[in-house]
Amino acid sequence: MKQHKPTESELEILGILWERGASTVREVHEKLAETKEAGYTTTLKLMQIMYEKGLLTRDASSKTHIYAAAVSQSATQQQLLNKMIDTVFGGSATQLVMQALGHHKSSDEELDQIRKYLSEIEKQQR
Amino acid sequence: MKQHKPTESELEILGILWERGASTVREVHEKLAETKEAGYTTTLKLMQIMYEKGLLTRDASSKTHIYAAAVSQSATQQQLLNKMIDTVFGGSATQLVMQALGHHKSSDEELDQIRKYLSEIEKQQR
DNA sequence: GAACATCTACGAATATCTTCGTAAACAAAT
DNA sequence: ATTTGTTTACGAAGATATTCGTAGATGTTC
Repeated sequence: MKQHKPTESELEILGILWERGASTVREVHEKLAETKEAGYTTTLKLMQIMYEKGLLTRDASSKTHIYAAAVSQSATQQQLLNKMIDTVFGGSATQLVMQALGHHKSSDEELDQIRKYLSEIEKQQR
Repeated sequence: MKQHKPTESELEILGILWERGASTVREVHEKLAETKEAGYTTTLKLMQIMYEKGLLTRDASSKTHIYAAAVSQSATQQQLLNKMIDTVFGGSATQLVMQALGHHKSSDEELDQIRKYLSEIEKQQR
């Protein structure tokens, strides 16, 4: 059972729901409007479609429905990463990692966190 | 001067051109056909559109035109990474890096390579 | 309960992406 | 020079994604 691939707009909405947790259309729309120009019914329609696709769940017990992401953030991340590594990074996860590290300010703490993670991976692979 | 965002199909073609270097439509199509079902004119049309968008250059001096990527692989990688970090990883490049490392087999050499890279970053930030 | 605001449902218009058929240009082979 | 094969150009159909207007339901306020 493979997850329907979210479109660009759908990803934005998923991102908001992952961050905020279950939310109304209004709340999602408000958040969305901070960075994007769009009518309320546009957001509504999108979320309804996502519900039909199985990307969202919803609680319709009260008049104002409450939506939540039906797909996990990490599974979605993995799906997109795989695709990206494959098409844009010539299959090399290492390349992706270095590119990502190179152009984003990372604190020393974060770098340490990554080092620790590297060690664990090495341990497990033995 | 921001680069037009490549679509899914366009990325596949760019990927091939980055790997092979300048190529004819026929060559790209052949490569594409290994993984995908598509008619020749479909590939042709796509590449023509990409040329118009400025994603490809072409040498039309001989009858069989020769296309090349007009956008660099690393710039495109960065563009897509940024977007992805923003929408899917809640803004954290570190999260992306760890997710990428966790689910892809990496050789010890690659892990070392990443460690070396981490040190360099730390040096530079001082 | 009338006026007003907010919500969902629906359908359709618009935009964008993808696919491919057909025709014309050109080159090579017979 | 006719046939055969390969190429580009063009247009249009088909598929998918995005946007929004309108109507009806529900709730809120006066």
